[in-house]
Amino acid sequence: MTVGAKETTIYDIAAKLDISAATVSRALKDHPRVNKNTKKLIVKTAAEMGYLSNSFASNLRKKSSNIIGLIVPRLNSNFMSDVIAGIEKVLNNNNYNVFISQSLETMTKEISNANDMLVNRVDGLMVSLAYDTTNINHFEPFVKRNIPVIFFDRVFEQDDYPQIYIDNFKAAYEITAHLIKQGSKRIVHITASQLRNVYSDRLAGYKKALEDNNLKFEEALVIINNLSSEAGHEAANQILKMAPLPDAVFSANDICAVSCMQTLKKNGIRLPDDLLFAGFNNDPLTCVIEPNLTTINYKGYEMGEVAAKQMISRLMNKDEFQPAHNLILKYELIVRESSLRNK
Amino acid sequence: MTVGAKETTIYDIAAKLDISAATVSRALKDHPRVNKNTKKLIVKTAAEMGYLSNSFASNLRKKSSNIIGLIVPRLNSNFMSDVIAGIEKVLNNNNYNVFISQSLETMTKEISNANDMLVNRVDGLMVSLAYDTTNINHFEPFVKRNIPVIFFDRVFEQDDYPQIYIDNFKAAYEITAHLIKQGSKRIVHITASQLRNVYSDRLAGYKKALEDNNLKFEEALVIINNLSSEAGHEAANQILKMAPLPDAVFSANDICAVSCMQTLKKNGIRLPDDLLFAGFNNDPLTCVIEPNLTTINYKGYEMGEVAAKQMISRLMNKDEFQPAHNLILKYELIVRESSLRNK
DNA sequence: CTGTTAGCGCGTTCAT
DNA sequence: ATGAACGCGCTAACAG
Repeated sequence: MTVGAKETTIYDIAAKLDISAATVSRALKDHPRVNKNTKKLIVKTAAEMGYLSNSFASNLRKKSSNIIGLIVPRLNSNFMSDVIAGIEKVLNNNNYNVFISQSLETMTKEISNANDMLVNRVDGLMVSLAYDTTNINHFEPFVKRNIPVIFFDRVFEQDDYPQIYIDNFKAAYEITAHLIKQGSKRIVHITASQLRNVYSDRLAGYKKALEDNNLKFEEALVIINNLSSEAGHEAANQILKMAPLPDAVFSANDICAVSCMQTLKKNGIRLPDDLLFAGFNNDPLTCVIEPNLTTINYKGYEMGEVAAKQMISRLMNKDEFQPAHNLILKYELIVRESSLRNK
Repeated sequence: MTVGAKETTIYDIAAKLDISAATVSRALKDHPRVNKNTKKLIVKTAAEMGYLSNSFASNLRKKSSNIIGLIVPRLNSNFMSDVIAGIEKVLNNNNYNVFISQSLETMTKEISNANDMLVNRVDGLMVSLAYDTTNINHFEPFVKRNIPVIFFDRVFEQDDYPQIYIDNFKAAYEITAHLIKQGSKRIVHITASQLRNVYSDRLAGYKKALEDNNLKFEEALVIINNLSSEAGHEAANQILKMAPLPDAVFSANDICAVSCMQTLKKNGIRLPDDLLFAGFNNDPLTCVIEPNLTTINYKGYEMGEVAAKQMISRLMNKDEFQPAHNLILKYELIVRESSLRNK
């Protein structure tokens, strides 16, 4: 085939073999009621002629695309990349392709992405929400069209959609209880937008652990930012101004925890002697920072697989009623030197 | 609109307003030759009726998708995520959507991804190659169909395709020369598949710097692995067995450098006193490891923008002849404590 | 400025 | 097991 040449179609194949396009179409999609030999011949000829199925025509006719949309806040985290790898594997195995986009943590872009997905007629949509998403009206058009929408990790508290996540409340409770057991009494908590379950649940778990251990919750010990590296440095400066100094920090992600630790160290704070530290996510950074950071590990790859399988299951049984149900995955607390009080 | 209900089409709108579908189509795509008022009415009615353009039909008719395919080795690096953000911005601004997939560093998946892109009829393809890709035959079908293919960062030495990258030879030369200037005479170089320009060019730059400084190149000082974190630990063990010990290490990426440093430190090697260190990419890790890692910084976001603009330019002038030309972007050497000999 | 007509390539009836 | 005919929804070509 040369530049500008016409694509070969099933009609070209049909003409060459002096049969009908319908038979070619059936043979190429492995329809049962077609002669073994003619099928073989058709497939062979198609390959020879460099035939390439036109997905537009096929999709138009079938009214489905075999494409699943994926909207995530950002692509550049170890966690998210694992999730995507897991999603891709499962969907590819089921003959679906993935359309990925990032909201860059803004609702505006998330809405725009969702509309793109709609126009591109995805068969299903998987979403992890941006920081500032206040409502999910932009996903209603999917529901109305019976296109499954599944939330993972950053979900929305609403029964209409299936959701996959971990028990952030319990994980935060455990991590806080651990810090308390190590002797901490004034624990700073750094977190992000309380619109997101992952952060509000962690804050709630932190509060409950304090309460269960007869420690008073202090608003002044909660720092809310965007959990970026820069925010971690600023948080350190805020902490340095606290009088008296707190005796522990629990950050809702590792990146922020690490940069916070760095700035504190630069200012002469000894870790973990002066201050215990804990993060969340088990980012590779946690094993590089000194002291190594205590954190919560949960497997993104598995979350991706589970979410994708859920999607496949819904697509396979579209006619049946699909009650939205939530899947809660496992996590583990990994204790490292940053949260161990030296004797 | 309710579940299962038929989508409204331009014919529905036309019927309701008692005009032709052609006019509706023109109005919705903002065609110039259509009455201001009817246009306004059509747009309003379309919105009211919940009209959604059917991209399959449109694409089928136009023989173009406004989708650009993107194949990268992995999504989970800071660098690649920046590249993607840059690409997305430029392409979205030009009304293109992005179809992302990762090859996971294998040629097999890269080929499979390319075929998916072909079937999904992308208008253009942007690629950064996997480790073990030995040829680029899988991109020829694109060229034959006059679909632009652009390589970035991990490019292929072939004139047919435009390529965007940095001068890896020069960067490696500078970093090696810097280590030599600090007094190093036996420098280990850790790198990956020599099939990829980014690694073969860096090795070549390293060799040239040795030569220009009258240092003998030793095959035994070159470690080839996959530059993963695990590979870094193993490389450290290899280095520990070298007698005498080398006096510097230049790793072709930061991740591998950092884990290598960690294992060396655990084994009692003092950095930078016993061994100088340098990496490549300016990953956030470089500022966390102690001592902070000397590295090469080059901006992924900019590379993404440049590559995407190149793509847009080619798509805009498809009829004209487009000579493949290469764009070489800037980089900078960032010297940190890991490569500074203490006096 | 607007309408008529045709066809993009495929999958799916309903025949035989 | 195969074929004829239609239509998915849209846009481009041609008229007027």
